[in-house]
Amino acid sequence: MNTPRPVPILVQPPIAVPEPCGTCGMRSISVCNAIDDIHLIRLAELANGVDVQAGRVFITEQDKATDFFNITEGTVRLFKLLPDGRRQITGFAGPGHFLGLAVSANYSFSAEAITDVKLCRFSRPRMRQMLHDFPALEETLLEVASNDLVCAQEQMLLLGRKTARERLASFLVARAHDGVPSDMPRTRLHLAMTREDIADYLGLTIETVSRTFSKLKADKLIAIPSPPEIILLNLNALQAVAAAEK
Amino acid sequence: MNTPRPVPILVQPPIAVPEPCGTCGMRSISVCNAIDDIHLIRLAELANGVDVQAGRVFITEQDKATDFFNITEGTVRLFKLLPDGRRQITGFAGPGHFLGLAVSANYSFSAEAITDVKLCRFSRPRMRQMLHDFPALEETLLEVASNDLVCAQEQMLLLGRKTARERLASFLVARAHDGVPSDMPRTRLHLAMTREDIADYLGLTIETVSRTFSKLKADKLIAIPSPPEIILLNLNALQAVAAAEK
DNA sequence: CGCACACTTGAACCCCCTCAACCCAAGTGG
DNA sequence: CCACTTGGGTTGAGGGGGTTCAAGTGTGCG
Repeated sequence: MNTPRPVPILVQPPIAVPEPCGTCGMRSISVCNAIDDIHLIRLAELANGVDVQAGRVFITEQDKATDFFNITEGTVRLFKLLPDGRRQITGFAGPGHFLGLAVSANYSFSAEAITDVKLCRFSRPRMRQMLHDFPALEETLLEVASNDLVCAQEQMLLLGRKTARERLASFLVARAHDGVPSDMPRTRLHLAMTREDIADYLGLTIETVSRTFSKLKADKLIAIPSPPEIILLNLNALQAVAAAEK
Repeated sequence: MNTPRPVPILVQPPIAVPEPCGTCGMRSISVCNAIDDIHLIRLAELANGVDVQAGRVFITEQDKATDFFNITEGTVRLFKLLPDGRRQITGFAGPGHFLGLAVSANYSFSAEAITDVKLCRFSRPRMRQMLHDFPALEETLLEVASNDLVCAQEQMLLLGRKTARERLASFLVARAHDGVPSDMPRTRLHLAMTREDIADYLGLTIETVSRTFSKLKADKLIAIPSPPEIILLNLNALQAVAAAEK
């Protein structure tokens, strides 16, 4: 993890890495960081920058899984559907997030852009080759998958055993810590997702989400200047509610 | 996956692989299968056979994560607790299942033996070394983790959006397919777990589980000679209920 | 026999869902 | 400029699926 990157022998930095990877701002936080500059050239050759409009579904459950994706900009909702339209959002993915880890030949979930999204696409066969050639990349992916798994288990606890109030608190606390150093949580949130997304993520209805937000507001735990903005007035108290401490 | 194992050069089989790995009956279905015989010697050196009595907790959430485990016999429940005792079982693990993938320094869940359990223990630092030395092992672990992730997402859909009846049907269908070829599902189940375990796995109460089983029995979808035995009388219908088709 | 334990069944309740109305801000077009 | 629409959000009233509380059934085992 903190092992210093070995200096390439016989090659003088800086190395000209082709677009798009050479200038990708997300590299430092994404899986691509597992690769050093000289090998990044190969990665760049098979990466494929894609723009996705807000609202577009770019991964459809059951479709043949042809690609991996790495989000570089924007927010995405990942979800599964039941035949009658009931939806469960299994997660939100932002910059640096890696998608498409399914082992099976078909995607096991759908992905839809919430905002306009930029992402990096890799064909699966080529990605497999890369994984084979660069164990460090595979190691990073294993860490990513393990981490996703821990989050999924936490979400199972939420969906199976927490009350609506605890779910909302958990959601807000998670958003506060998302993508920032753990000792510097946000207190102002700009939620990219709608109330309906939140409901489908937390296993509730849109009305319950709205009512519970109102309750939290009445209890002075949050303020809602204008939705999608939420201010966390008492993060400690929210954390206590989220953890179901008495 | 189905790539033939390369014949070791200069070494005549059979190779004497030390206990316990050499004779481990689980090898063919476990992660250890990623390693060929000559390297299995090294794996055996750091493997550690352990017996766990039914009811014993052998992984405790929050404890320092010192080991990985590979179950070779018996059934285990994996769970998370809330401070007031609410429990969410995140999964059941049987022979061949690999435990302890958490990236963090601490376990993110607890594990408790349901039946008497035999398992194989690896210290994390040594395991890391093995992973580094044998990319094939890492690749297998990534597949395992990806697969677990898919299951976790399916379970989120269940917990967030399915009715009690749909949850029980899903559970039974999953059990029917567990550990057998996909075209040969079981119709007789010997459930190792109690009603309470099932309830905590499906996000319900024990009473709802019992009542819903009774309903399924009244509808001639299952028979219950004596609990823990369950006979699936109409697997297709159960599958339809599980998938929420109409 | 009697105790323990897992499971089942019944009755009352409640948290969240359903259905419905309403608010509000941002278009859109005459 | 204003009427109308549209989409997201809020709030209210009533109902229901699952929980809670409680009693009862079965089964193994000392």
